[in-house]
Amino acid sequence: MAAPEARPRRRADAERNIARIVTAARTLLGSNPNATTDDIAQAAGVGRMTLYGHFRTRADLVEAALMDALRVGEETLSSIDLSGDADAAMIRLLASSWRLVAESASLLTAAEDVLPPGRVRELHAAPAERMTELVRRGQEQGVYRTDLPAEWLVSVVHYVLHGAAAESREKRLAAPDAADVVTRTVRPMLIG
Amino acid sequence: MAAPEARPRRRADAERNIARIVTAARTLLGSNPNATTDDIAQAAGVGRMTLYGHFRTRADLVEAALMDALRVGEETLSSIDLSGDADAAMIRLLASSWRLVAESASLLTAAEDVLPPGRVRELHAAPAERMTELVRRGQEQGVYRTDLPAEWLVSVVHYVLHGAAAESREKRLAAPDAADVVTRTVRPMLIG
DNA sequence: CTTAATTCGTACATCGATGTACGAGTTGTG
DNA sequence: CACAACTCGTACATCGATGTACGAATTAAG
Repeated sequence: MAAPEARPRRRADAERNIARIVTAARTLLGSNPNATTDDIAQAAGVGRMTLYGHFRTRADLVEAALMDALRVGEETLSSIDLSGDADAAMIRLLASSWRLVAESASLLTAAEDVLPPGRVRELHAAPAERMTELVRRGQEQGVYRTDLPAEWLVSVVHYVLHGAAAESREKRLAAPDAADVVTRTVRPMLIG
Repeated sequence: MAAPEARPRRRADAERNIARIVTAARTLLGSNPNATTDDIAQAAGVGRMTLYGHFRTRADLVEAALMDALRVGEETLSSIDLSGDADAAMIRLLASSWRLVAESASLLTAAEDVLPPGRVRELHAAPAERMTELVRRGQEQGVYRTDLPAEWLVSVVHYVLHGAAAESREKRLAAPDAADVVTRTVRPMLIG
C-alpha cells in the first residue's frame, strides 16, 4: 500500500521520480531517522509537493523506503548459496548481511516510530526466516548449540550486526574489518 | 549542570519535588524516549510549571534523569565483588547489569537525541571502565580471548543486554530467564 | 506569625514538521 | 498537436511540543 502500484497509467517521468524519492528516502533515513520530507525531497532533486503527490503521508514514504531496502536486500541475499555446511554458509551470509544492515541502520528506527506496531517485524519475516532456517540446520548438523532457541540466536546476530554498524559510524570500528570482526564475534556464540 | 545544586537555600518540598520529577523522568523515559514534559510532570504528580521551575529545558531534565539512573547503577554495581576469577566475577556483574539496562533501555535513546554528541558516552565512562577492566583481567588470566580488543567485547555485551531488554519488552523472552540467557549467550563470545 | 519560597493554573508566543489548496507552467503520450 | 499527466512554487492551515509571562494561592522556615 506504500507505493501506488495499481493505477491506470503513469508517465515515465513520474515513475522515475518515485524511484528517486524512494532511493533518497532509503539513503537519508538510513543514516538519520529524523530526516524530514523536505530533506528527502531535496536529496531526490524534487519539489516537496511532488513528493506529496506520490506519498500522501510520511508513513507511506517510510514504509516504501523500508520495503525497497528489503527488496534490495532480498536480491543480494537470495543469490547466496546456503547449501552444504551450515557454518560455512553462515559466514557467507554474514559477510553480505553486514553491508545491508549498516546501510539501513536507522531506517528501522524511523519505521518503528511511524508504522503500526509489529509491521516492521512483519516485513522482515522473509529475511529473518532465511537466517533462522540456517541456524536450525546448523543445530541439526550438531555444529550449533541447541541449549538456546534458534530465534534468540538469530536475534543476537542482528543485535551484534547493528552494534557493529553503530561502532563503525562512530569510527570506533574500522569499516573494512567490520564484517570479519562480526563473524569472529558471532561464531563462538552460535557454537556455544 | 542538570540539577541546580549550588543554590543559596531551597525548601524541603522543592527538594522532594525535584526528586519525584527526576524519578518519574527516569521511569517514563526508560520505557518511552518520546515522553513529553507534560507526561513526566503528571507522573510526578506535579504541575508542568513546577517542573519548568526546576529544569529550564527538556535537555536539562533528560540529563538529570540519565545522571540519576547512572548514580543508582553505580550504587548497585560498586557493591559487587569483582576480585578473583574474572569469569565468575563477570557472571555476577551481568546478573546485576541486566536489570539496570532493562530499566533504562530507551532513556539512552532520549539522551542521544537531545544531549550534545558524545555526552552520553562521557557520562558512561565510569561504568564502562569497570567492565572493560574486568574483561582485560580476564584476558590477562587467559580466560578471555585476546584476538579482539576489550573495548569491542564490552560493546558487544552492551548490545546483547539491550537486545535482551527489547526482546523481553516484546514478550519474546521471559523476564525471569533473561539474565541467565544473556550470560550463556555472552560467555562464549568472550572466551572465543 | 511573618516572610519569602514555591506551587501551579491559564494564557500565550514560538517553532518545526506535516499536510492542503490553488494554480500556473512543463512535459510525456497517443 | 492536443490533452492529460505531472511538476512544483507560494501560501496557508494545523498540530504537538517547548518554553514564557503573569499572578494568585499555598506552604515551609525562622
